[in-house]
Amino acid sequence: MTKNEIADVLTEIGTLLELQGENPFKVRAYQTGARALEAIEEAELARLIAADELKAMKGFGEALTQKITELHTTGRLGYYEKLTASIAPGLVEMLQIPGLGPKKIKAVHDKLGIASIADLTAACQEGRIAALEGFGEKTQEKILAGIRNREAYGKRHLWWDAWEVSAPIVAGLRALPQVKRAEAAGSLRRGMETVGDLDFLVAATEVAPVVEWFVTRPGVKEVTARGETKASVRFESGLQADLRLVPEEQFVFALHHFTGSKDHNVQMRQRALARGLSMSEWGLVPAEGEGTAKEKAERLKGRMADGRTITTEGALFAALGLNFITPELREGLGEIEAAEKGELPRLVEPGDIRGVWHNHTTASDGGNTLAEMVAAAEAQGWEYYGVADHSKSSYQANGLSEARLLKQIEEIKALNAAKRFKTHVFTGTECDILPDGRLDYDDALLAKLDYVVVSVHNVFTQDEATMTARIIRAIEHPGATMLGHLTGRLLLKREGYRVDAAKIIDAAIANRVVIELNANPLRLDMDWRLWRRAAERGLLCAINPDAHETAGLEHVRAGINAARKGWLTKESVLNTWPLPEVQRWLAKRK
DNA sequence: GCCGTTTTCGGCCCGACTGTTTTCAGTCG
Repeated sequence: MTKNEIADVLTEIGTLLELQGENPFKVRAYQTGARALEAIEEAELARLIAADELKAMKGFGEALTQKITELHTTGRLGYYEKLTASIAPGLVEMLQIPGLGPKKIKAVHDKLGIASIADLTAACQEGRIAALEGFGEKTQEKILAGIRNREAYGKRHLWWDAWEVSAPIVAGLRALPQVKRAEAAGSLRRGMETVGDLDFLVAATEVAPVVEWFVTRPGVKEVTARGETKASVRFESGLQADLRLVPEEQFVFALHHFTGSKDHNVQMRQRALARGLSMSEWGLVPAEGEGTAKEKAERLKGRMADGRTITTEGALFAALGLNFITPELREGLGEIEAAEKGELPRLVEPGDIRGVWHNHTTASDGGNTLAEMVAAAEAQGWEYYGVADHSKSSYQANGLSEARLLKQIEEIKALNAAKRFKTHVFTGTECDILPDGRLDYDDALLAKLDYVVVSVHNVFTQDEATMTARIIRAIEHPGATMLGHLTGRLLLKREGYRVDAAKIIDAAIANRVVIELNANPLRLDMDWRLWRRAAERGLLCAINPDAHETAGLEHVRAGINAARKGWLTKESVLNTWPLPEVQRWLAKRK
């Protein structure tokens, strides 16, 4: 079994134990074990197991080491099989219903024999849930509503869509006279490719008018919570948004708290405790002494016990002996260790981008002409711009025949010669990788282009080995400059085709081929989780908007988010290089 | 189940809100 498959089994064991009412810390041990496993390289895991060194790693004790070893060597685990057999699969599914957690699910199962969502629906309709101890009418109604809406409520949202909803709300909050500071936190601020819900954080002189403004936003379908410091709403789209109100002196602590992933926050609090401090959204206070962290924080008014004040996240990290960690890195994936050693990279920024590759025009399936696209690129202030329309086999996308591509090359040459735009235009193509790995144009034609993006657009159903070999053959073609969307995934819509990413990355490095980070908010492919290690080994990245219309150029921003999450510096991103350097690099590849 | 300048047992991050409760458990983030 691969390490990710093993991690999935460990996570599943955690969930099943939770439903059994097991010790929550035992449950957590499986969950943290799964995440720790994901952070290990596949080959390294094999070595650790062979050398019997896994148990020495943090997070893996006797039991997990034994189970991981068994899964890795045999692909099976008796303990897991017994556990799965003992728990109705419908119970796991019930966890998706808002308001239903393991305890309540266990209660309805034990007391009423409910083992599926269908059973649960019937029990609600017959009023049997409301009659249970610890349940009531409201809970029963909430469960029914949750079942009805579970598709919409359980859905995640593209970062881009969530950002478009959140931006006017942040601006509106800041414009309220009572509001001192307002930010959108959560996974949106971390730049995650998908977002579960929105978290707004506000420091205000008065709470009631801000809450009132928030719950009356257009598109709000229901108000699901409304307290002294927090209000929650659900929009028509199913997207949920939380508003949290804090005193101004606590804003920075709350901002950090509601930005970090669970793992990041747990690690930060553990670090604080090791220094005699207790950390929460209210402040960083002495762990010793009377009262809750909130009470201590209120007494200290944002100051440390030694009298220093903390008003920025930078000061907060510094108080724990850390360099500033940018929100995108707060995933609990080694950023705290790097911040401690002063080894955080200087990440690529939007202002570093000097040009983009992989864009379409009306010649294939784009919505704007060549001149319109280049004008938009110039308006972005870019030094260069690459045109890569589809190749002839992409009939569905009006791919260019040889003759039409030759004509486009001439058009672009004329455009550059006329110096109509300050932006230099590169001639390229998004050339189909045919099912057997050959390219869609002959070598002579490819040689006439400045660069070639090679991408898979059909026969997605090949098995992993075939697809991997197909893509590697294309990468090994001397004409290939960069690989388009590694997996072809469409976030929240379609799984990618199956590939061995590690082998493809190795091939790209060996052949000096760039892999793109497709910046379309629906793709963000290759996934940010693969970039850190790949770039360390020398892989070059191109952040490609894959724009089909002028507005699509804006998507570079989503690509930058993903690149930053992947720890990429500007040195690793081809489109931050100045034009002459890019030209030299391209010429050397010929 | 993991872990150890409180070290082989007894802890394990912290708080808000809801609903069902007369003081708190469960859920969520």
